[in-house]
Amino acid sequence: MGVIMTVSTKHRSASNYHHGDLRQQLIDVACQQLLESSADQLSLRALARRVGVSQTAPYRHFESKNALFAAIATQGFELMTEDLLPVAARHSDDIVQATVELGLAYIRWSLRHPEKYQLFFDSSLLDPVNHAALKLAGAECFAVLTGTIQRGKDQGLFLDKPVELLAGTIWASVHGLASLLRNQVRRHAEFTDNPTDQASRLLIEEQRYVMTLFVNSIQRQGEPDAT
Amino acid sequence: MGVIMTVSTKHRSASNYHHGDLRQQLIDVACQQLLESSADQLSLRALARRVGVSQTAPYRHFESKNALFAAIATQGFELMTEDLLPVAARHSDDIVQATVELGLAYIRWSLRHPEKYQLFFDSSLLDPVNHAALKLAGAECFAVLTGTIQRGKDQGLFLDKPVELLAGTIWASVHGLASLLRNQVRRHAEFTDNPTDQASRLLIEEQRYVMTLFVNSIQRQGEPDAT
DNA sequence: GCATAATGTTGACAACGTAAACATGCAGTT
DNA sequence: AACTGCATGTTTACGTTGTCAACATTATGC
Repeated sequence: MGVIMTVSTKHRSASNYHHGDLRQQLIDVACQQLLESSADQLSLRALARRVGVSQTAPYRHFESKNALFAAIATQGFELMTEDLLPVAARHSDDIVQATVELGLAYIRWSLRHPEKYQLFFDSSLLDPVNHAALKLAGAECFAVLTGTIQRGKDQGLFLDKPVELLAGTIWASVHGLASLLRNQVRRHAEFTDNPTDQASRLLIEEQRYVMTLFVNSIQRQGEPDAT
Repeated sequence: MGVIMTVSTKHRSASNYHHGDLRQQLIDVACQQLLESSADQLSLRALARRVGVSQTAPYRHFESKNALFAAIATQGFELMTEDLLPVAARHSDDIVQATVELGLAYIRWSLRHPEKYQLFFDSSLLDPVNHAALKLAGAECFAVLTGTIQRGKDQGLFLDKPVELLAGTIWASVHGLASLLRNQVRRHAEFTDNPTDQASRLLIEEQRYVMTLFVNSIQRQGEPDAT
């Protein structure tokens, strides 16, 4: 008899064969996992296990592990862009401050979502992918900064150089800062008397000040002899 | 009969059972491999094969794959320090320029040894290791910059802030720049009309100018009202 | 309603990291 | 010169992984 209890034994919905939202749930669980352990010990199989699907199910949504990482990074850029846009808007009357706030928001975001942030620049994790959507999402995020700085240039606030150069300079600085802080925060925030730890602690405490230094460096200063 | 050439340095002796210099050769071949493909596809077994030893031989020299990466990074920091020290010395009469040149040397080094550089900050590759030697080597490299900036502070050239903060600010900026450039250069140096690529191209072309902006940001400017 | 695409499963394979047990050669003592 | 201990290299083995191929189940558009 017995039965073929095909359909209903344990499952939350009538049928649990089709999961319904596997793709996004894989992304979420992957991020969760990335928070707990480093990226090279994340396995698709473990993810599948944790979600409760067969070990090859993820391949219906991501053609490879790299593609998963690329998807996370892409989504991450989009989230960050969403986070930055209101910041830029809120300070549209003071571009210098807007730039500072953008940088601070960027750093805050990177510390709040380190698992996604690391994927942005960790080419060892998504090297051969070169996915177009990822590049686009990154470019759109960068565009928030570029747009702000362009407005500042229009107002004569910033140096008379290509906007991509100015934005790139700020971007590099902020990215470097976020990168250093992330590494530090990750190590259980144990600050030793090691000078690098010292530096990290100060950079965290004084991030607003440091950010103003960054923005200062691309401001016109002294006599504005435009050309 | 010749024969016992025991002592001299390292003999690649008649027998090839004992390799003689496996540890360093593993490091070298690993770096070579890292240049050719991304880090997560490097396998200890492939390394062993390439060197011509059994697949578990590396474990006599590195307790894990992570330990190999840590060793490479440690050695990398030492090499970089060797590279930076003469630069700082050469410009000891002009600390501002010394700082600029240090930054440029740093960037040049990172672009010349991207496979080592990526290990410095790519915590996904050497996360659980936390090797003391690595931290020390990193701190010593950082000390080159700190020392230079301290001298500049003594001469009243830089802001009146903790030297770790000033050095950290520069370090973050330069690191961020190097990181962005490395990612760009790695992708076959294809510069598209994508604004991020634009920015990268400009940053490469104008790295000296950008570096002076960085250093500018921690210089005392305007009226020097020391305290 | 049915064909078909989308999604999930099972089974398989080669490669990997790494542990254990064993082999070999070098160094220092006697 | 033989003995012994240690560093180094090898063999074998186990469990896990990424990914492919073949198959099962459901959803969807006509």
